[in-house]
Amino acid sequence: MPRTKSAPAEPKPPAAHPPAVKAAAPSRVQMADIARLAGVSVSTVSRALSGSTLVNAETRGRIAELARSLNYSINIGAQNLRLGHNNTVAVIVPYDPQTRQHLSDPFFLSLIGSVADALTERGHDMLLTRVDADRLDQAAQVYQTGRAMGIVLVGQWHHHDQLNAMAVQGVPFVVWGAQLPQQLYATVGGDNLTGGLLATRHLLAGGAKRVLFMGDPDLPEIGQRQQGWAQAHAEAGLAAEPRLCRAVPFITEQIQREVATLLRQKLRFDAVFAASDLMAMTVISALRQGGVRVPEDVRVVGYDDIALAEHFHPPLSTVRQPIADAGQALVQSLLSQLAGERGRSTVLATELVVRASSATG
Amino acid sequence: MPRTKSAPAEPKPPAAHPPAVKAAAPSRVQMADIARLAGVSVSTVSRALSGSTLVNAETRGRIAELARSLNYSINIGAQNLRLGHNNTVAVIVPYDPQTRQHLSDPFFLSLIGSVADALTERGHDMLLTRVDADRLDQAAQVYQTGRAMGIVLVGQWHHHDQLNAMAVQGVPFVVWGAQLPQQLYATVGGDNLTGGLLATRHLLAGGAKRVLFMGDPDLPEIGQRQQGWAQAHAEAGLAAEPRLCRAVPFITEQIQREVATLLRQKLRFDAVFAASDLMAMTVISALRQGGVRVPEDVRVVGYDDIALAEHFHPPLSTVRQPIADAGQALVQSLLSQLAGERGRSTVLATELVVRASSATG
DNA sequence: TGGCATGATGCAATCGATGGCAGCGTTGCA
DNA sequence: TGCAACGCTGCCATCGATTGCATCATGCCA
Repeated sequence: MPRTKSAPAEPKPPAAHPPAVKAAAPSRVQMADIARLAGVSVSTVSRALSGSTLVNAETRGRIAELARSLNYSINIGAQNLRLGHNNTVAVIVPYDPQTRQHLSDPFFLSLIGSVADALTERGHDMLLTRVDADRLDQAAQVYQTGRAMGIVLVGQWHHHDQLNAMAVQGVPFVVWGAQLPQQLYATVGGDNLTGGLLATRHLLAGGAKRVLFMGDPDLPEIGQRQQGWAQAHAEAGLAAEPRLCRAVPFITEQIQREVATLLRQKLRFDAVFAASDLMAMTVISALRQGGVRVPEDVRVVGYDDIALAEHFHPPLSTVRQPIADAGQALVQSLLSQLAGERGRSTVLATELVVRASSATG
Repeated sequence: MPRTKSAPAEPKPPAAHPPAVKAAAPSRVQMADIARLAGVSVSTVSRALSGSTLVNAETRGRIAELARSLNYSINIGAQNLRLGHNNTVAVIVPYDPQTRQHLSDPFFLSLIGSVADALTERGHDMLLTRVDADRLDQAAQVYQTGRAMGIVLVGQWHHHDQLNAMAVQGVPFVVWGAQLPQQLYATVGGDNLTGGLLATRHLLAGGAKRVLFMGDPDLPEIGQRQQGWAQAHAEAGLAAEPRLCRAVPFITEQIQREVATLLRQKLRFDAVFAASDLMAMTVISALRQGGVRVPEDVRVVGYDDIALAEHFHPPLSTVRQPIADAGQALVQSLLSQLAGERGRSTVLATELVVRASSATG
């Protein structure tokens, strides 16, 4: 059999430089196959599948039909390479190498879900990655390797300066969190100051005299909530006693230990403002173990309004963060950066939700 | 200036067919740039960066240094294309178009986290995608477009036959869920029958006479838990009254309504086995609203042992699913399929965790 | 009947990286 | 002096798609 290009049945002559590893068994169908079967060139197939009017309508239909029947779909990798595009967004969550624990707070998991929805809506893919909180520079890698067109950072990141460095490098990214001075990157976050203010005002208005703040103020978001706590005291003409501000990280055991310590030390308090619902729930559970009733003895307000807050016992008062909006805002901010605009930071309104855990008398 | 190849400073002549869209401003550094700066060919750079001993050690070092200083990283897309590889795994979660709600159960979110950990450990990337539960065939797309090397399906999927069809097409994937007869694909899941058995035995052993089962047995996993429930009754010489089996979907409002209905109808029961912790918590909350005490009047056992179960009030008895193992097993199963082995299904052991919500007297 | 616009298609360069083979200079041995 | 061996590099084809331009057949008009 003479070696003619037009003989469709003829197996390809061995490539000059065959790859060392063989491809998966029934090697994937590709444009060339369709072209051969349709008796046209690859160019025509490409144009036909992209709906170009340069291709005769009849031919276009035939090719489309053939592609469908072969269950063909174009190789996105090759397409991206050629087009220089990429519609994948990386969502990166921190992993704390100290505690070896990754993100588990339902709030952040919901936030990720919300980002996923916003991305899907716009036809983007989402690459979910975990990196050591200390090796934040690794995050930029997913951009530099061309794996993603941009990055959404979710979670608690201490490293303000590393983020600034990334921004200087020109990596397109948005961070969920608090807005800070001297910040070269865009953030989207709740209005933490107002949130803290609302929660504390509510507790003070209900007659609380000694409101405990629990949370790690080193984290920018938590710090702002604590400022709200302090400011509410100032408004009421009270001094926010520093001992009432308890810096506890989001680790179950430490929270339990902290509550136990508080009870043992007999530091008096009649209300708690916890920096997250998860923390509030753990605190309530620990208080209950210590024989303290909520809300009769101590009133509690959490933060986030996760789904379970409503079904907790007692149903948890909390500051709601607008999760659905959060995903939209993050994605919006990132996309506008990619469109060449200067990334804008957004502060989302927060709202106090009063339930039984902070009921008075 | 004559156009010589060796003049490194000379700007590239305009490409014959310049792309319509300009690349982002400071066009990314690539191998060719490094090659130019190092005064070697692209091949050498490629080999040097991959650590090939074919390249002189000194040259290799120089190139590596240059690459580092330029903050260069290989374009993964191009590399994948050339190598025919791909180390991305897609994790797909169902999106229920009826209720327009996506996955929000903390158990599944943790499961995704667990899969993420297992993948990261092995150096794989994770693409998180949401697809309509009805358009499951879309899932295969991420494989056919070459976006991912394989798929992990997480969540409740009714469509056994669609999954079989995907398996026939040769798409490599694993499903979290129950093992079914006539199944052509691999599954990884908890031992739901035993789980249901343990929970119900525990309740019966504690003196319960009428154990309600709550959950939608149409879902294979839940169906097996319900069988465990029935079997435990049989063991104890009791009949599992059909009216005590309540088919409720995982939707907060419906669960609340169901409990309200039960209380109104005065259908007597002294224990509840709920098909998930989330459902158990909602049920407890609804019972409490109806004036029923847990565990004094009704004892409750959930399923999953999510993080909050321990801190709920009362602390929730539950059947623990081994989440960390789950991620490992799913990834392991997928990778062995990709290595050419027949995908093996795994059933993970479940364990009863007794807490206060099912305490007797 | 010649000339030209028009529509449909193919050719070949290109995206960024990889790797087989050939080529180069040097050295060692006969 | 001749030639093979060796170490290092560069050339070029290749992965699967896209697209500007050339080409070719047709039809229409003068």
